[in-house]
Amino acid sequence: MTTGTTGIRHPSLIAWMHLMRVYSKMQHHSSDHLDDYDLTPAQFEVLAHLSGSQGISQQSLAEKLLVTKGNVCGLIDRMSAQELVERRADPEDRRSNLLFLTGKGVELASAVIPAHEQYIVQHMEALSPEEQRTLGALLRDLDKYLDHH
Amino acid sequence: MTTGTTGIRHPSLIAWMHLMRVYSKMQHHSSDHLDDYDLTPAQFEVLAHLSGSQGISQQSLAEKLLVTKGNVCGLIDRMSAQELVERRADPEDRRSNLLFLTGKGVELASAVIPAHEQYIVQHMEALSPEEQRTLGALLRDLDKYLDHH
DNA sequence: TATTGTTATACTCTATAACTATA
DNA sequence: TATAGTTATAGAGTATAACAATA
Repeated sequence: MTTGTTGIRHPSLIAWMHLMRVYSKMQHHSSDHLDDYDLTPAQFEVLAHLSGSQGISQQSLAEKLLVTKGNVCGLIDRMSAQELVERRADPEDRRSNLLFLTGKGVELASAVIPAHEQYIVQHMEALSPEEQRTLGALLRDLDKYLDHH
Repeated sequence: MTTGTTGIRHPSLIAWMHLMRVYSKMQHHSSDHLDDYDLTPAQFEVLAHLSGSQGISQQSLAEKLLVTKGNVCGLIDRMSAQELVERRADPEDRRSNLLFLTGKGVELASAVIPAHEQYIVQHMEALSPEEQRTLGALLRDLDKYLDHH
């Protein structure tokens, strides 16, 4: 972004610049935090997604994470080596694996997710609850819009 | 995020979830766009930062990009191999390099940055100019807050 | 034919840490 | 001593593309 000395910029560029910075700073700090649990941000996302919907396929997870199925394969390889996740055969489609958290995975998720949420809540305290709702609503609209554009 | 079946969530968690999604989707699409110019997102950021302030040191660039000086060194290695950027000795501190765009770098920046900005403006059209300003103001406040927390 | 998952390949980004040269 | 940059190492994440098994 940073168009240098340009005085006037489109409001959307300003919004995007700050969005990128907020994202980077939050990810940066939060990845320190995830280090305590030996999780990378991508692995945390897997944990969080599976926590919400166990038994999905690798393909389905790939779509949610916006990465390829090849990536998910490697990600699950690493996480199942750590015994956080397991693949189970899908009785209805023998091509497919269904993904589940192990006991250890559930335990880790139940520790790291609340801690992570608390971390986010704390860092968003710069904004009032009302502002947080406004921000959420604007970003939700943008999020939905980006699905068709 | 995705706390699964939980009904009530803190407004900041909703905002953060959508912020992550918006960021991911925008980056994903925009990285296709940058591919046309043979640029990675990180390289684009270098181009954009140098466009705004030529003659900064590698250390200073590292701080702006929120990465280590070792990363910047490799990044500049790759970009100077492509003749987009050059290192010049700092006459006032012989430890330091000052970074400049080459003619080719300036040319590329002057093509890719406006195209990229146009891309962002288009994708933010989901929101009215007024909403974009509101979003920008909220994210700016959050951005500043995160510098001290 | 199309889809799920796997594998092979390659590259970028990233961090850490030790090193050199300057300050 | 401290700082700027370099280098070596290592690992994760990512994409692409070809492949096998199954639908």
